Amino acid sequence: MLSWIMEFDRMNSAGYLVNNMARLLVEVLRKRIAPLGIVPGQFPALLALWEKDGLTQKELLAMLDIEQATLANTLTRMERDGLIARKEHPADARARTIHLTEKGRSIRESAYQTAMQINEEVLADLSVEETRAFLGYMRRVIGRIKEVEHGS
Amino acid sequence: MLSWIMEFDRMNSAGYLVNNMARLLVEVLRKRIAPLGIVPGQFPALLALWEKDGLTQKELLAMLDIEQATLANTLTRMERDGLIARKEHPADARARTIHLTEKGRSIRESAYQTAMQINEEVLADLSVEETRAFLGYMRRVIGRIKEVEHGS
DNA sequence: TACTATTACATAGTTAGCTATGCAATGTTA
DNA sequence: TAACATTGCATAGCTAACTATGTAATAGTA
Repeated sequence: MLSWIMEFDRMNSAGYLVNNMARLLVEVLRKRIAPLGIVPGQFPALLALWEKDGLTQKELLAMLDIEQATLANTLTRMERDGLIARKEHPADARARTIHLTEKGRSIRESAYQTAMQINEEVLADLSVEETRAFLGYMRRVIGRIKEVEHGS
Repeated sequence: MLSWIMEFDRMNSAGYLVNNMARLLVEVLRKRIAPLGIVPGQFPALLALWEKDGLTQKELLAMLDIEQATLANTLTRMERDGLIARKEHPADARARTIHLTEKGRSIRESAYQTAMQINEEVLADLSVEETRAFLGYMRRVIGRIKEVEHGS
């Protein structure tokens, strides 16, 4: 019943630790990319659009790990923030193609560097070997969760 | 420029991986605890209240890793859901003490077991040694992020 | 004792995730 | 070709995190 018992408990729960780590990381990212005029939720979409511009929402969605409705809302905010523009699709009136604006294109390098820098800083206490193992564990656990999710 | 290059990239970003893992885990937890009438955000507060009931919001806050406003909103939803009741503090009219209802108390064991079960399942592919290392890495990285956050 | 500062908590407004559902355009088929 | 099914995207409504700010009540002090 001493308080360190609970502390111990949380510190040994993968669920607690990963949640805590994710929240801390996203706040670090938020602060560092604020000067670029973007927020963390826009990062994955930007990464994809920097790779290939002019995609439809559906094509973009296939490159990301979020739900369609989440992407639709994120794109609306990105349009509001002047990062992208949506044009009518030449062949399908339901669809719209998504294009980076000059602003969206221009921040590519700094955004990319910022993200790399954060990854580097937060992993600074781990050796190269430990980092490799850590990332590997996360990939394995993610794979396992996806199995668990759909009844393995 | 081939698509596996981007894939490779994301799969080697600690930030991406931890965010993805956290989201997947919270959705598994959400599904599993839904029958108990609780949601993931209520879990940390419940764990703390099961340890010690009748705390003030401030005392509860000190046991958790969220902001005060987040807790206040979570407590409001917990009250709405019949998990807790708030009573006037005997000595301080600003404060209120937080008490588990019978419902809040009764789900303790099943909630605890569910969380333990999920942790076990998602770590099933890792050996005892690997699990120990994985949790250790997360604790070290979390410590590092907290340093990074406040300068240093 | 009357100001002033601090404290405890609540509220407002934003991001970002989710599911469920709506709607218009396109495709399919009887 | 008219009816129905599917598709692409948007919207509604929820949780849960954040910061900033408001509002009483309490505490401290000139």
